[in-house]
Amino acid sequence: MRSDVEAESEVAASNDVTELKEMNRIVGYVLRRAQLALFEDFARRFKGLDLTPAQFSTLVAIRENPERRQSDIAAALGIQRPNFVALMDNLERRGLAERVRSGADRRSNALALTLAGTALLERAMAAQAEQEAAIRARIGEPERLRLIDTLQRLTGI
Amino acid sequence: MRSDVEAESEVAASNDVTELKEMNRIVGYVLRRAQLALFEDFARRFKGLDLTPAQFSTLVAIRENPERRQSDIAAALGIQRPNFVALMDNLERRGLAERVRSGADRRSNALALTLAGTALLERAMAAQAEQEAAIRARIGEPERLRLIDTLQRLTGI
DNA sequence: TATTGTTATACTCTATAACTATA
DNA sequence: TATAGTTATAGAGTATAACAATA
Repeated sequence: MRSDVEAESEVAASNDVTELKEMNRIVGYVLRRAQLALFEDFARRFKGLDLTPAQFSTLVAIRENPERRQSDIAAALGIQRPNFVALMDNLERRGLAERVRSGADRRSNALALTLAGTALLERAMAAQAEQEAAIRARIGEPERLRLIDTLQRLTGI
Repeated sequence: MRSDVEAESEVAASNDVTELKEMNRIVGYVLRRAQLALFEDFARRFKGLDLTPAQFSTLVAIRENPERRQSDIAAALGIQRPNFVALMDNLERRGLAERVRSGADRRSNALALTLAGTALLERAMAAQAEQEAAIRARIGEPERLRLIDTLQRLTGI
């Protein structure tokens, strides 16, 4: 025999709460919601650093690939070349990164971090490490590594 | 002793390819790239149906929560009320969903699918099932279920 | 006085065409 | 003729303030 609690929760499910059971079985939807949550968390943590995810990833990519061409960095990050111009303008205006006309091919810019850019990136990496730690606390390190691996396999879809 | 191939690939790694090893250790970045890949895949599969992810999720949510208020559906999907108006205008203009002034509270709209909306959603669910199948083929069903679970835990960050 | 749906608006992100300077 | 960086621009998505109708 069914308890009153069960009957009540059934009524609640069908009358009070807006259910999204179907959408929550779809990887694309759940992935989108998780991504938005992580971006909001990122925004909170990076408030004082004044860096967007795109700006942060650009600094990281430049440090890991010093002297590489502007187009190559943009392409690696999946940013359209035209849209990357304003982003670099901003980083350069703030003295975080610089464009140097390449001697070999004077059409291209070799990108590099400034000392200030390196210093800010140091603080940004620390803030990012805190997000990773929060994720680790929530799902555990093995699951965090597994998640990264699974998502990378999914990216080739 | 190192082979020529190993030496060559090392040179390539440090000189030819733009590396993103650091970013690829960050959950937020990998998640973002996977999300974009899935949205592109969605766009390909839904080309003929002319439904964006937001429109698709709206149809699904209305079917699962018939007669619910417009604001409740929007809130459940994480869409701002003002932005939901144009989305519903579009679905209504195409005869897929309808707004009915509620008798109980005449400020609110009760949303429902039309027959055409139900029929289109049928086809859309089939297209979506194909994406899930593609994901399943790529990472396996246990990992797909585990991914959904992990992402949902991450969403509460 | 508060809430639902709506309008207006602004801001960010993203995509494409076309220019310039170099090659 | 092609490429790197740039400009201009348009479209989508998203966020906030304020209004009319209703509670």
